[in-house]
Formats: sequence, structure tokens, C-alpha cells
Amino acid sequence: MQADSALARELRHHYLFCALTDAQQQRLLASATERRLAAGAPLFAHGDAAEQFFLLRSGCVKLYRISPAGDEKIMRLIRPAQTFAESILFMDAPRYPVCAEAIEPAELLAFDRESFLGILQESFATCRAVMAQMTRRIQAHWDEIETLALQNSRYRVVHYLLGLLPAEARGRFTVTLPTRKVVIAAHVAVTPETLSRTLRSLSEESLIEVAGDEVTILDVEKLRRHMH
Amino acid sequence: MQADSALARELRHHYLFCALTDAQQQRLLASATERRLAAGAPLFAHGDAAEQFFLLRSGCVKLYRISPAGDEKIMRLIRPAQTFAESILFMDAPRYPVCAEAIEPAELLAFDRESFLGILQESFATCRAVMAQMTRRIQAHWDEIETLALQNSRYRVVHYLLGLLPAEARGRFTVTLPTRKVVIAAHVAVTPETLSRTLRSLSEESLIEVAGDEVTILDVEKLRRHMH
DNA sequence: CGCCCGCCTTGACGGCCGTCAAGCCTCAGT
DNA sequence: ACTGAGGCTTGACGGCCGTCAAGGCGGGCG
Repeated sequence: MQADSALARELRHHYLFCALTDAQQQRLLASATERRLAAGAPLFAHGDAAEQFFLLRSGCVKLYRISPAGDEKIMRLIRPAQTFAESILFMDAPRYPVCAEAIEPAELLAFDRESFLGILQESFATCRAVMAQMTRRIQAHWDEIETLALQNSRYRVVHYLLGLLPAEARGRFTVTLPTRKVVIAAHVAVTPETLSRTLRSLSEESLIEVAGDEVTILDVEKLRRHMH
Repeated sequence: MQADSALARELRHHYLFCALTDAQQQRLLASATERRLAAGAPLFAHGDAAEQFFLLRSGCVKLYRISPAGDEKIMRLIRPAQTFAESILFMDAPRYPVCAEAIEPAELLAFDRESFLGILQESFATCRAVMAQMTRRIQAHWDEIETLALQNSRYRVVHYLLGLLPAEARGRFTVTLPTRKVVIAAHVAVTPETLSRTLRSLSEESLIEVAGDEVTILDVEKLRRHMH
């Protein structure tokens, strides 16, 4: 891929790449390739041999698994400026641990595993940034495991709604659901029917109001308390 | 802590520490402390400020969280020669993400965060070993999230039993449950009653035989197929 | 030996939530 | 405007599994 100054500036602002020298960034970009995906197009499948990890520049990608029974669980929704599949960097026999598919038209940058490992070796700061990123993912996993194991579906839906809010949100607050409800349902591990019923039940208790993909939380603190 | 040649040899065989030079290992041990815990003694709590990570030398430690409703989910059971809580190394404001408590009398080695970070900076090989370890944990988390989200309790119990087997197990095979059944139940996110009923139901279908804490899988391949 | 206590099992019951099926709403295309 | 398709909602029903309560079993201790 050709070095491109807009792209170079973009990388400078990403915590994974901001510690790189100009020369390292050049090498990284030289080994990177651009990918475009239509909505619904697969990127990789669970078990595929893995030589690249990715930075999403626009659109939306879902990471998911399919159960033996055929149900889909969305493990993570990727948003622009997020990287994913970094964990294949350190596997002995690198294979993607999930499936990935665009759910909106997407532009990606694909980084070469070997090239990036070479750069890591020269840059402890970048090494540490990667580890910090992996630590954040591990944290998020603990939270998700706890939520799945210990809480009912109502709790998980509320948890998801609260996660859409900025940290400083107070009082009345309206959010727009980021995707179709069937996708959100797969993300919080319930059926679309149960999601629908849960939102209705929250409305009837005057905790939220739903209008299409606009959800108004009538009292953020009250909803937060509602989960304890 | 005094350098101790038996301990030094032990570290040499641990993948996290085997890439260290003698001098680095000396420094590491100088900053490490020994801990002994009685059964039931807490080591740290979810949210505590974190300056150490640990290597278990003997006994058994559980990592767990308590839900708002008071239920306990065991996130991981630590066995001798395993390290845990490495992820606090890379946090900005390091706090333990779970509670830890000995469930059998335990001997531990506690490593100092700052000292180990200093050593990492000098040893890319160790850096990479840490990252590989974190990658394995992330992998295990994906698996656990999938299992919790997509499978019923019967599946999770069978999954757990199969996880006790060596990879090459075939045909008839007997395993000893590693701890009390109430602990195992919390680990697979069911109640002790449900665990008991599930084991009984598997027995009635002639898939396993249960005698106290000895479980005989009558046909390993058949049980594996049973989950697909 | 007898008692108690912890651990496990068993049974009864009920609620959560998944499944199936039908119906509604919106929107694009003719 | 009509039609059809896709997404969402609603209702009926049933099974899984958690809760509560009682009872069995074994080990430690007086």
C-alpha cells in the first residue's frame, strides 16, 4: 500500500501506533492493504488461518460465533477507529477465534502479522500499548462473563442500554440504537422476541420510552439503581 | 525474598520466566514475596488496588465475582504452576478485576508489578511470552462466553467433564472431580441442585457413572458427539 | 457409640424465556 | 395505490432451571 499522509495522520492518533517512529510507520503501511466490504460480506471465519489483523476505518463489523445448534452470538461490534483480531499476533498456529462479517459497508486496513511483530520487537512502548489493549479486552470479557452467568435477560438489556450512554449522562437522555434490533438481541444473548418484550416492560414501568430506534431513558440514575 | 535454588529451577521451567537472564531472575526474586493461605482465606477482592500478580505453587485458588443478588460465579480455578492476575501489569490505575480466595491451603509467590515491568522492558522474549499468555486467556474467554451464551446447563456440564480429560482420552475413562461439587456448580454457572440432576440424568442415559467424586465416562467419543 | 454438621440429593413448584405462529408497520418497486 | 418483503411485536404454550424444603449420608468429636 502507498503511504498516504491522511492515513499517516490517522495512525498517529491511534494508541496502538502512536508510539511508532516515522520509519516504522512507513514499514507498517508498506505491508498493509486496504479492504472494502459490502454489507453482509464475510471477512474471515472461525478457524481460518490468520496472517492479518485489522483497523476499521468506516462502517460496522460484527465478531460472532455460531453454536452447534445454529444460533449466533455476537461477541463484539466493531466501530470505526477500533482494531480487532490483534490476538492472532501471539498464537503459535494463528487462527481466527471467531467469524467476522460487515453489517454495514466497511473500509478496513489489514496489517501483516509478521511485519508488526518485527516492529513490536523494536518498540517497547508499542508493545506495552498492545498489552494494555489486550488487558482492556480481558476486562471487558470478565464483565461479559459475569453478566451472562449471573444475570437474567432483563438485566442484560438494561446493562446494554446503560453502556450506550456517555459516562456523564444524568436525568433524561435519548440514545439511538446503533443497529437493527435483531443484531442487538444476538449481542445480549436473547431472542428478538424477548428483547421486544423487555423494552415494552421497561416502558410500562416508566423507566424508558421507545420510538423506533430512539430510546429515551427517563431517569438515568433511577435505571442504574434499578440494577442493584 | 532470598534466592532459593529450588525455586530458581522452578521458575526456569515456567514459560513466563524461562526467557530471563540469571541477573533478571535474581532481581525478580528479590522483589517477590511468599504468601501462605489457609483454606477459605481471601487473597484480594474485586476493586482492590493491585501491585502484585501471583504464581500458585501448591493448593487451589478460585477467582470469582459476586452478583448484586449475592450469587457467586467462579471465573477460573487456579492450579499449581499457574500464574494469575498478570493483567494488572498494564492497567493505568491497577485494580484487581475479580476476587481471589484459597479453597485449599495454598502457597503462593507474589511478584511486584513495577519490578516485572522493568524486566519486560529489557526482554522482548518475556514480553512475548506474557502476550501469548494473555492471548490464551482471551481465547478461553471467547469459549466461555460462547458456552454461557449459547448452551444450556446440560451442555455446560458435559463441556466441563470433557475439559477434565486429557486430549488423547478414548473409550472408557475415569476422572476425579478436582473440588467439591458446589464449587464446580459455581464454575459452570448452575446451582448445585441442577448439577446433581444433570449428572443423574447423564447416568440414566448410560453416558457416565458417578461414585462420589469419581466420574467414569463410559464412552468418550460418544459423549463428545452428544454435544453436536 | 451417638450426635451433629456439612455436603449432596431428591421432590414440588413456579417463573423466565425460547419457540412457533400470526399480525402489524414501513418502505420500495411496479 | 397496490403489493410484497423485511423487521418488529404480540400471544400461546412448554420446558428448563432456580428456589424452597426435606431427607440421606459420611466424617469428626465428645
